[in-house]
Amino acid sequence: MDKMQWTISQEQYQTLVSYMGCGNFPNAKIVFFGIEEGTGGYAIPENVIARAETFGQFDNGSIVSSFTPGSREDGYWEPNAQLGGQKVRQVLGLPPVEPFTGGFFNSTIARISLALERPQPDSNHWFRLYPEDKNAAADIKRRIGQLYRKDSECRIDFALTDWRPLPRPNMGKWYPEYSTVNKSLFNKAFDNVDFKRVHQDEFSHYTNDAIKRARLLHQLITSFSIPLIIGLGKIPVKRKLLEKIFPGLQFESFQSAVFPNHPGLLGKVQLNGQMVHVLLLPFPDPSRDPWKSNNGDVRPGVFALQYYQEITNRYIKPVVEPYL
DNA sequence: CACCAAGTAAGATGGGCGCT
DNA sequence: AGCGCCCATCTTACTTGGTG
Repeated sequence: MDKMQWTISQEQYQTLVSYMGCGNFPNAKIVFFGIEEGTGGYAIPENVIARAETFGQFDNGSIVSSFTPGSREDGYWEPNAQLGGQKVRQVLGLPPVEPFTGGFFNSTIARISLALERPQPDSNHWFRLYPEDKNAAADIKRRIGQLYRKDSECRIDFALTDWRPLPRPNMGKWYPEYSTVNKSLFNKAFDNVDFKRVHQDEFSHYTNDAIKRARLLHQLITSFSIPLIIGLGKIPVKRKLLEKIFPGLQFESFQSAVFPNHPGLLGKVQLNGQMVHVLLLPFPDPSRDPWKSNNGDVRPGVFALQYYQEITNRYIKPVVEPYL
């Protein structure tokens, strides 16, 4: 890579607009719906280049993990998140490595995965902070490396899709690698999901990009009969977006004994004769609201985990139990 | 022990507008 | 023109658990 400042090209940006995420979507029973991807500890250029050039499953050099085989432009995905990570390293010429990504997002999803497959008599077993149980912590970290992929140890496949198409190390920052993208117009296009105003410049028509991603998300859910979608974070935006994508989708608040006033929402919609459930949950970062308030005398991290444990048992397990 | 992060609300800034 | 107000947008502080 050149010493000069690398910036994303229009072509790479457009390809990323069609990138749907990772996991064995055709067999996935839960699609986790994030805000935007991180960069897995690497920099932006190798993440963009890998997504645009090597992500996906190929047969005779032709991409097959795609809505229109042979082409990325109308929706494609990487079937194996761990292979995806290795492809990012490959751009830098680095050898494969044991996978691990930290953070609250993946660890929470790994806990859900283990709680579904390996319920313990000690019912909060998988929902304790790492120092509480070193063995459980090791299992959770190992499970993180098995998420969003085919041929994993998981008995229920999860897949991951994100609303915004540009991977960033930190969601609060804009980066020089994206200086060709108009930050303000991009943000507006992906935040105001009624799509009533047009945001565009010479680099891209950001509103059309967001509309395209909405259409691809609809195609993703309907093509593979996914029974459960779980959004983490940005509840109001995702609610509006999903209501727009799926006419007939009705959201309502639901009960939580752990957190009676929680902002989470549960929605249901009938698609192709199958009931699709949607859970929108507060992002599991204990240093943020709502966990740092409302928690009485329980530590925020413990509080968030207790909530996710309850949601797993009461609302996730009943939907995916037939597939266990 | 220093650093970092898949949010968010409150405070700061600044343009548009009507009034004097 | 100059002032003050409102609203949209941008910037800052905040806090906890995990990592090297």
